[in-house]
Amino acid sequence: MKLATWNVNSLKVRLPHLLDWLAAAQPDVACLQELKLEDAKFPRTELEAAGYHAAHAGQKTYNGVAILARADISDVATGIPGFADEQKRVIAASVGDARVICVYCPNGQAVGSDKYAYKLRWFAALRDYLAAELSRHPRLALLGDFNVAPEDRDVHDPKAWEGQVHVSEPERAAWRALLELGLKDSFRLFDQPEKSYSWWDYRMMGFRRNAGLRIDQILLSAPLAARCTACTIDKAPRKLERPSDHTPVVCELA
DNA sequence: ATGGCTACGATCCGTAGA
Repeated sequence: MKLATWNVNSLKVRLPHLLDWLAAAQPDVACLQELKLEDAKFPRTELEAAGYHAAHAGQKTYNGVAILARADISDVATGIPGFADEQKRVIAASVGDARVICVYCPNGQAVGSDKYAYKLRWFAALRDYLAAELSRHPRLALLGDFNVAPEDRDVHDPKAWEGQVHVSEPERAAWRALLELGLKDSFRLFDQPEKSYSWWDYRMMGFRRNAGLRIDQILLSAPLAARCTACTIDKAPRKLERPSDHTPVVCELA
């Protein structure tokens, strides 16, 4: 079973890239972030024609998440229970024997800003939600754009980024708190090329210079981590005309 | 040089992303 996550940065603009990529990569489950469209405008017909069921939580202009799956999707839940939030950042669903949770974690804008405080509150709420979900669903996969580069090796220029949003110690601690629930960063279960990133700035020829961050991740509970045989970053979609600034991350489960 | 792109919804610029 192949699981993927991709921040598409506008599903409307990226639909052709997404359809091409689904056909080429053939994931069984694909978690999408930053749909930037209302549910009424979700391209259900096109995705069904491509062989995917979908559960989605969208909003106009900002945020928006979806889970696509070849198999049936059940027990869909949106948001974080008990955490009131207008922003559509979380959707969970059961696919086969796994619980899949797709997240678009807050950006945080700048350390010390209101959005940064929201980001840390949001991560704390996510942690509590996951603790409860893990007790009900031992086979759990958490996929998404975490907007945190967990270690300096996930940052193209750690010195330039030191203390900045996405790498600050409170954000990294919030990210590590998810691992402390027993989740594994599937990418780090395997030897990986140095300077592996999942996002590159549109400006300054970020992709060509490989000036990126590894902020998109697939975290697996222990039973799923034990079945994981590979985790890779697929840079192909980032090379296309008018790409998303993120590229897909894919893991394979036996 | 503290910018530099892209998407969006509003107009012909501001907000947001990371």
